[in-house]
Amino acid sequence: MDALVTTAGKSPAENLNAQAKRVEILSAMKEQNLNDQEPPRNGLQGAKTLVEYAYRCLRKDIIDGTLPPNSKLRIEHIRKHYQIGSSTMREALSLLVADALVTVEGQRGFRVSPISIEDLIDVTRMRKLMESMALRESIERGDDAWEAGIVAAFHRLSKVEERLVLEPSIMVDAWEACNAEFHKALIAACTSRWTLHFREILYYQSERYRRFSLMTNGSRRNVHSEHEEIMKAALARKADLACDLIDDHLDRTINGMKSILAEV
Amino acid sequence: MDALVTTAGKSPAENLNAQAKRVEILSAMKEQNLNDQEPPRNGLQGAKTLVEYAYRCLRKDIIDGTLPPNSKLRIEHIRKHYQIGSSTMREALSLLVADALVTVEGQRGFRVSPISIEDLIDVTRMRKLMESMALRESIERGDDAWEAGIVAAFHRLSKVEERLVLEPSIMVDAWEACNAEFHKALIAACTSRWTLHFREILYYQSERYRRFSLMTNGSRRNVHSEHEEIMKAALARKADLACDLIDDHLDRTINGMKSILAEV
DNA sequence: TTTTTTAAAAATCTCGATATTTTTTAAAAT
DNA sequence: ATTTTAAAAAATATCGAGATTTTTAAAAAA
Repeated sequence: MDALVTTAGKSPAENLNAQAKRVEILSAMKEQNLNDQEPPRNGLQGAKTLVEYAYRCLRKDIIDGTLPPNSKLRIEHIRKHYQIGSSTMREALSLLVADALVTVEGQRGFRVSPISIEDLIDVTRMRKLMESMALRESIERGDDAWEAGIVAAFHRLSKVEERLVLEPSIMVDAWEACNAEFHKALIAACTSRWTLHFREILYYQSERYRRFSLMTNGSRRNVHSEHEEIMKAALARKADLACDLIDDHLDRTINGMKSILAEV
Repeated sequence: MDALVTTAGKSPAENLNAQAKRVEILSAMKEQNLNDQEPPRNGLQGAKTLVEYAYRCLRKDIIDGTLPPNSKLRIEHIRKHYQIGSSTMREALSLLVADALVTVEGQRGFRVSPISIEDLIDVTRMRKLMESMALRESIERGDDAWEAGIVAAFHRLSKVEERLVLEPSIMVDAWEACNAEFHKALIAACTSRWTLHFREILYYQSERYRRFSLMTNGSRRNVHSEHEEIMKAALARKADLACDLIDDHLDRTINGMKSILAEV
């Protein structure tokens, strides 16, 4: 399989089984998503189209750094890698503009959004605002199911953290998924669509920075106790305390990144 | 020439008087727009691609109500109206998802985002936050050029407001443009990209609600003095006062809309 | 050498045809 | 009469070729 990011090197098109392969991938995804508990985005249930499939692949590859910041996204190149048509790929890229993970300039194509320390600070400041607002409302409105969701997510996260110590590189993806679920569970009772919408966008942005810094700096502080404290404060309905803890949590998460990015 | 908005697929249950009135005005606007039949791709403010052209046309038509909330956006239909290919149209629609003016559901196509009183309240609350943050930072950092920009924008807005009294229907577009420029000038010195990004999205949302309510309720309170007060406070670097005034200004702007939307 | 011009290469952008899915309509069955 | 099934129609989704623009490279001019 050819690399996703290369300056040259084109493989001859083997379109014979292309369609069959696509169908295979799609049906596999559908089944997988049927068992999935989480609607991916906008209340959509499962990836029903190739656009959606390409959108998710691209988002994953941008966030985990496979597609580096500011790199050019040449349609012809990546469309062959993902085995889809050019129009379909363009549509997926256009959707990623919504998440500010991709930028587009007329007649000059698409690029992975750049990263910078200024942007990291801006993202974090805004995210603290959104997370606090969402958490505060959740604490006010959350019912028993909300509490149960938090406890369950925390438990899953804790389990993964145990295994993370043993096999760090393998478990990173799983930890990120559980971490996302835990933070989502905390604010699950918030009813403000715009707060949640902006929060989600910023969460993806933060995750990209976090994973970028993890590539060079493998050290991981003990976030377990921080999560536990946040959970306890939320379940005890101490809104002010919980929001302060979330703020500190997000600040600490980026502090390590600042020094790394400063070198770049 | 066929109409831009087909009536097919409309549920018969919603036959309130207010609704009928709006629909009547809507179709009037619609005909007016379609009778134009201008060569569609002329003086389009520097759009470098057809995608960008279609994106702007669609955004305008959604905001000014030509394309009503929740209406289906059938690719084959609208692509012929705008005279572009289907893939190009899909890409433009995908970009509009970024602005939350269009929603997309797999295998079921695109729709104009719905409106509701709950969403209006949510939009306004969030927009007050973004406008206040941006204005406060602008007041701290703004230089002479920033001040000059505000004064100039206010002057242009005032001139248009004079003519607005004489010929309301014709000048609505011009007033909206000047109003947007004035509010943009106020926050021009803000450096936070994310604040500005979210603010812009929410501004378009607000404009859609504003124009929707103006179709039935032509009465326009005197916003001139409100704008003047905001300007004076900003130029005097009274951040707290200016933010309070902006908050009140945005609150007043939506109060009229609430009663109208409540009927629907 | 440095800049300008020109031609070739590569990439983006656009289109309409075709495949797939959903929706509608009609017929058949309970 | 209501529900099921099946065929037809309509709409969405996908593709790859061709048109347009940008980028690269080389040649010509300063």
